[in-house]
Amino acid sequence: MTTAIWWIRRDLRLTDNRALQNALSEADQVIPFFILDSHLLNVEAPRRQNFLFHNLQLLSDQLKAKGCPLVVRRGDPLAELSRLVEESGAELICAEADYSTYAHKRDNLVESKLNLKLEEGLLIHPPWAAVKADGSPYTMFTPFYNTWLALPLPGNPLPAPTHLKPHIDLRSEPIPSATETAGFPAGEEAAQRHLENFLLLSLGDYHSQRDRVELAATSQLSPYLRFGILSPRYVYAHFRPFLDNPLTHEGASKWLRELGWREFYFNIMDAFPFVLRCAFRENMRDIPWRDCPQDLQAWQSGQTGFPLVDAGMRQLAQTGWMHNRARMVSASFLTKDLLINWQTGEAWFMQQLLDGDPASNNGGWQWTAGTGTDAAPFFRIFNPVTQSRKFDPQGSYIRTWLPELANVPDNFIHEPWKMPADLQTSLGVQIGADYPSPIVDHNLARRRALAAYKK
DNA sequence: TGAAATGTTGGGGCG
DNA sequence: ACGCCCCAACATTTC
Repeated sequence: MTTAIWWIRRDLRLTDNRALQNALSEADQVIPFFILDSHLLNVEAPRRQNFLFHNLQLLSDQLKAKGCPLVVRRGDPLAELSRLVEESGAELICAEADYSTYAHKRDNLVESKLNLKLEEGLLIHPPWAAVKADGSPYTMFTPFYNTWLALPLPGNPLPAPTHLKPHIDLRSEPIPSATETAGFPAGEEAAQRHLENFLLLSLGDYHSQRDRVELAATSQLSPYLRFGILSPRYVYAHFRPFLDNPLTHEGASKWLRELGWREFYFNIMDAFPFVLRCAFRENMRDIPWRDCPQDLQAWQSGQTGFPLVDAGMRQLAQTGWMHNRARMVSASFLTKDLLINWQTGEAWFMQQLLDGDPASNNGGWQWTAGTGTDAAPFFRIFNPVTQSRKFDPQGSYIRTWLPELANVPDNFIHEPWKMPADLQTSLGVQIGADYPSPIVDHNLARRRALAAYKK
């Protein structure tokens, strides 16, 4: 009788789980194991912990129904794994590879003491699969993407195992209680339905609608990918027919690029882990950022006076998710208009985002700030009003998240400070009281940013 | 996966 | 009829 531990980290699923599959094929019995890692419990945002616990609870229910209960322990990974190995006599630990600095350190340490076998699954193709001819990593997206696209397909996703053998009775900690997350129902099944809905309803128009902040035209899969409720290979397999269908090809190929960006940033983080600490570009490490707590506070709380920025920031604070276009606009606003260090924004997003992932979040911020790989040039400064007109033409996104502007007519919704005083009075909205006046003059702020970056 | 500044063109008003 | 000005509308360059 041989025993393997399936060490669950960010692969909270039974479908297409190679770590689980490997454990099942290598051993007679498998112990599903989750460690409430003290380090991660300290650094992970409460919102993500809640989502994690909720999904973990559902996974635990699934496992219990299969007669193979989840074992949960709290503490240091190496210590808890060693203890469980001793208690169960397990010969092997199977887990899914992860690529952050912390994950590498943790797994290397465990590997040096115990028999740990890592399987790929967090990405369609692991880091270093798409590299230049000389074996070095790409730092530009487009050539990376072309190589990545040409890699042999990863094969069909694995089905969820139908049968799991019960294991010996082991002590288990309760999973911390969790609440529902609006818009993102927990559990593998809900995630799979979420994917199907996107593919059937929105993918065909994705290319033309994805920037419209008021629509649900994006996949909103990020929280599920973040915790491995869905594997990207599973997503790809279900997505593939839509790529081949001429009716949905245009939207599908645009969307695949986004999946490509996710993989690109994992590659970048793995090859250049210092990006998590400083700018990728050496000549962009000494920008004279402003230290202005009031402006930062206004940005964080959605009180900058620029409706699209504020709507995005309030959507983030209230729901843990923000439309990608709004992320770009609000990030551009922080780094360019307020000239506040992108790392401050990166940290705030990590604190708020349900899908917060160091690789993608860092990549996105460095892209916006112009400090990263294949970044937007520093002089590309979004005009928050122009962006608003373009991507929320009726102002309905703004009105959803800024109820104080709900009655502002269309022609003023993007720049409410231009409303004449008598109109403000008749609407019962005073700009400067009920909703802030703009905290910067965009035109001046733009010049200031250009000057600062030029140095 | 910008936007502003600057340059060019062409039609219409008008002396 | 002609030149001049104005100014959209579009194109290019610059940040």
